[in-house]
Amino acid sequence: MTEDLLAPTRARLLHAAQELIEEGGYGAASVVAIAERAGVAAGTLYRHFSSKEELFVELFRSVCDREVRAMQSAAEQMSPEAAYADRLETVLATFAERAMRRPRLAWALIAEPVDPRVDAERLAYREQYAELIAEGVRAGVAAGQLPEQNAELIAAALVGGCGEALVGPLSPLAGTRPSSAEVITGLRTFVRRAVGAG
Amino acid sequence: MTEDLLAPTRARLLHAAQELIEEGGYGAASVVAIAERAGVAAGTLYRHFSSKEELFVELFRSVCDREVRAMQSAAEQMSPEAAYADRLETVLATFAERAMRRPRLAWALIAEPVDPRVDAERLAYREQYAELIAEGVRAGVAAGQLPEQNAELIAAALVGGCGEALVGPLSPLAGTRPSSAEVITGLRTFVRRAVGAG
DNA sequence: TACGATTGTGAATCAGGATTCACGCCCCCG
DNA sequence: CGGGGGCGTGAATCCTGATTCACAATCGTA
Repeated sequence: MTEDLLAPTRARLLHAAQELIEEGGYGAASVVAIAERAGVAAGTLYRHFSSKEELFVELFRSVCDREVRAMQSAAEQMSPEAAYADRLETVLATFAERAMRRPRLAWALIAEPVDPRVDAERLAYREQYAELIAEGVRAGVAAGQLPEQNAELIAAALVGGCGEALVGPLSPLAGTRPSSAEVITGLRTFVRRAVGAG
Repeated sequence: MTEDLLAPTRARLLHAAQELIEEGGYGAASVVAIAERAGVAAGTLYRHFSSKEELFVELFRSVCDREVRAMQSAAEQMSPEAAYADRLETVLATFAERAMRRPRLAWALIAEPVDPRVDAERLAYREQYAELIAEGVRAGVAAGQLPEQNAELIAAALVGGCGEALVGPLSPLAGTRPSSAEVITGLRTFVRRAVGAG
């Protein structure tokens, strides 16, 4: 109903918040900054969201959904007889590529602490990420393509490992920045080996 | 000089801060809370540190130094002819065991965002952690014990992977908590495989 | 013992950021 | 054309937490 009329400003606020988080994390996304970037006054935010937290939760959900969908569809587009190691490689490479394109945002989604309500969302999505990968690992083990292993643990380690390799040493404006391709290649090897597919 | 007389309260403040961070992260370590736990008034903190930030930096340094030393000495205590994969396994197992004993603290040291000045410290120590591991990987490759690989990337992924596997799925009071031994075992396998030592 | 330095106190002050609110504007329905 | 409702404004207000400061208490030393 009113949703359509609401959309423009509402959407602009969400978009502004995402941009700010991408640039400087949650800390940079103050109500005033968000409103300013969206071209409205601070008070306007409260016409569309009951609180800043609510805005964050909504943003969080939409971004995470998009990521999970991207990883899933990457896996689904592979040939049905692709080896499980290849599937896992692809899923995590998708994760990594997308995270790398938006390292600060990725960090905010995966790890950066926030208000408890937003954090609760994170927990749910983190499980989705890890579950997606754990499933692949279990399937690979069941099919005899991968050695026996603690699938949940490995899945967490893979998500964390890729995340750290991406946002950790790279995000601060430290020394030589490896190219994206180089990192992705390295991570593919990492994933393949970590699941025992040499 | 005065250092000796200063020590008691100063040390108590540092200790209190560490405890609070261990329990609830930086957020829980407010000046009032730290002072209260140390059994002094808030203002007293400023007799010993020029700011809260300074206290954090000092705490950060001392804890990180201890960790790095523990990992190093674990490696040094191994027989000189131990395989590099075993060395890496040991170093990371040490890291993991210690992190697991204090997951919240580990998280605070490795990843939790803080004021820029403290964050600068983190950067330095993070490099020490990763460098320690990268060195081992490079040595293993040079000795022909490990396959060719991007040592820095793998080191970061290992630190991140172990960190996530430890604090990520475990710290929130989620479902079934795997035992510490189980996690360490899983991580040893993970490390060994990730560096290509089957 | 008197004095200055060092510590400790905790209420007051400050600062940054979220939230509210009294006030216009405009559009749509009657 | 008049009135109500949704939208936007931005200064005022509130909250939370760091920092200051005027005032003891204590201790070492002259």
